[in-house]
Amino acid sequence: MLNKGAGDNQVEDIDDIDRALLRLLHEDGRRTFADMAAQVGLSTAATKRRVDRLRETGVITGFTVQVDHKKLGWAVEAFSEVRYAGTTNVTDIVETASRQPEVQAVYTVAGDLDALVQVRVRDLEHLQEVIDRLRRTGTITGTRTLMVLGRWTRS
Amino acid sequence: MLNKGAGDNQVEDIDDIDRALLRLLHEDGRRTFADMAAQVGLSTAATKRRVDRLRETGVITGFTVQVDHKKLGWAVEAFSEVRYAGTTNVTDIVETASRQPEVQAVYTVAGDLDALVQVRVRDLEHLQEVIDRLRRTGTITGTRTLMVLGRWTRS
DNA sequence: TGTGAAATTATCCGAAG
DNA sequence: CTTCGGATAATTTCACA
Repeated sequence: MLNKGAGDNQVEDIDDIDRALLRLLHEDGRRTFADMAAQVGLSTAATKRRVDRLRETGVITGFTVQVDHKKLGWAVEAFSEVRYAGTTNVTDIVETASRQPEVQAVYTVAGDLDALVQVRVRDLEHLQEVIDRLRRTGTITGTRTLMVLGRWTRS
Repeated sequence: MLNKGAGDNQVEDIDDIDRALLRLLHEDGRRTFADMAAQVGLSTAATKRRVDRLRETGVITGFTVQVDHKKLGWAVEAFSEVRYAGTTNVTDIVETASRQPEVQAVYTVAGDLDALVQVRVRDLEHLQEVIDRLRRTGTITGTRTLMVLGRWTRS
């Protein structure tokens, strides 16, 4: 469940064209192969083969849609810093937090705190409810919540 | 530059089919309209019209590729909590941090700290360099860095 | 890697509920 | 207003050079 461990070694033979394709797909994940081909100076078929290969080697893990959650009524975003009891292992941390539907991501971190939990909720009342739910999952010994006022994301 | 303010009001007329389409596109952003149509019980044309409308209303902001950065040699991910001098405004915070190429996202937050900066770097030496660079941007008064050991992301 | 052909899909139209 | 069916354009996909 946690994204770590085996199979994550670096892929060696990535060239500038591959990097250009990744950049183009980052800008628009539904770009056509013909469009990308024109920009990198390859044929459509060769471009498709490279993208297929990037998927096979695991460099590309998927494609997704970007959604403005505010427009769906989920206006509040927050990070909750969480400390767990010393006996709690990492798997349990991720499992208990990810079970909450409002939790978008769980980062286990090094240092005095154990995890950074990203949540998205409808309003402040909802945020309070989610934090209470997290704290009641048993092994949590303390939380500090950072409410997001604004965000900037690359590209 | 910072994603906040006007034009972010909730879109009212989103029904269950729209939500299903968003879920399908979240799973696979390159899914065909024919595929989605079959799953939600609409025609291809009707499905395309709904997705077009979700883009026009701003619910869908784009499509992108998901990349395993470890495979590209960017093995280390971290969050840096940043405090700024009292005179610094939000725009400056985001601008100085986002200028660093290693910075993936900047979240301005409420509370005793001002921003949470997400960075991705090649190794620990590189992490040190980025943090030093952030601290030297002038107005920063303090940082605390959380190195990511593992991550879980929804779906 | 490129070319070309075939299968699939996207896109637009008028018509209908 | 949304949907459907069909017709055309564009794209994907694959075998072979």
